[in-house]
Amino acid sequence: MEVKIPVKKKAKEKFDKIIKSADQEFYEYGYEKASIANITRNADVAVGTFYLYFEDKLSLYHYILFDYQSRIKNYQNERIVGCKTRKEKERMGLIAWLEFINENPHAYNIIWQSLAIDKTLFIDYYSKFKKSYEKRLTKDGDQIVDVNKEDLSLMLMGISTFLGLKSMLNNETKLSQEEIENTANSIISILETGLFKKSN
Amino acid sequence: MEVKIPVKKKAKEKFDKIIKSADQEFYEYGYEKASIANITRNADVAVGTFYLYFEDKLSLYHYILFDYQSRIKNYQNERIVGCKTRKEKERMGLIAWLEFINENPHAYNIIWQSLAIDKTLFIDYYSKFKKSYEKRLTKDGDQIVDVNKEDLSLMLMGISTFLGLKSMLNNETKLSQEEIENTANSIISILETGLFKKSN
DNA sequence: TTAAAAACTGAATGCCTATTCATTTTTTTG
DNA sequence: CAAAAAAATGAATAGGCATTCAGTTTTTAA
Repeated sequence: MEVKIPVKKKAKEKFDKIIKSADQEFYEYGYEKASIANITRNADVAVGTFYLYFEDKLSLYHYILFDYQSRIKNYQNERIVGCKTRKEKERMGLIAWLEFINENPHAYNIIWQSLAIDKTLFIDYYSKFKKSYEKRLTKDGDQIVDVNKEDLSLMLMGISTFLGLKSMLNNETKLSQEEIENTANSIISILETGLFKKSN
Repeated sequence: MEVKIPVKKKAKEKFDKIIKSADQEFYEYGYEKASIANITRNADVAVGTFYLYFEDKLSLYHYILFDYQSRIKNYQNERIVGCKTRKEKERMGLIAWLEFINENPHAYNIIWQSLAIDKTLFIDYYSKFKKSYEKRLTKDGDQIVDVNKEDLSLMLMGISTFLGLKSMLNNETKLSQEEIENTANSIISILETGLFKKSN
């Protein structure tokens, strides 16, 4: 999985164009049907240039996948800064995720393809998220009920992930900022006071 | 997407062997790299026989995908029968899902591939689940707090789906029945009394 | 039993693409 | 400026597989 990110300005621009073109190609055709010839053509670069930067097609995918992960983490961290309580962090984390998906509608496609391309990539991707979530929940352990942190991490990741599907399931209509916040507020309110009416 | 399911006993056996072999092949190599030659060889059937039953490779995948969906729905319905309250239905639904995944570890692989193969399949698959969930939550609306049913469906689907990943993320170790029930109980307890300690 | 219909077979066809590397172009260095 | 080094090019190679269909085998029905 070798990737040589060029430092020179001109070369870095080519590299970035390849990444952008590949993101589109993987989204549109899927990893296996995506062709290097197409990717390079749309990036205005020769096929051979691609192999200066990437060992092979899989390295390119690997780079893009974990670039999504780091961009997601960075974006969430930026948004969470300043949140005092775990509750507020969960709310902002969810909002940040929904915003990110709004701006990066290819994300699900790229990320979930990993399961078919190479399951170890998929496992690696989600294990990292889970581990980091577990750590943060443990740190705020005094603010939440006593529950298995692994189960809780998976639960919260699942909630975000599936709410992020809403736009895709509704003809790719982008969510408004208001919808995003309403959704997050609903979810947090359920996590706060429960889902079931007390009479039951 | 034409599929001719044979009725004659012998032919039905061949059909079933093709499905079983294809499930393994799609799991192991992914849809695009899966080869009809391999699938038929492992099913002890000639390549041409495959095309008696299936219009093409995509029809085969389509059949398998929605066969998973119907098996999942059937299994959950069987397990939920007899549950009186929405709370108990949610608990049993989650247990049923985790049991199903324990017995069908290929499921995530097959289902999530749809996003790369043909996004409309993915959307169709999850829209059906969501719609049916929304309907049932609406029916039991008097037992749950007032909240957008679409968001709630997605939330609950996300919870199940991601808890079902636990075994995959832990080296494919099967969950014991006890773990399954403990997990379900933890989740229901959070949905019942909330996640955050009341002092916050 | 036998002729027609149905089921099955697998070699051959046609088409697609990742990667290499000899050559050319651009940049750097003294 | 000239020569060496680095970067970029894209045609050619080697290898892949879904689908078809002419021929064979099995089943059905009279």
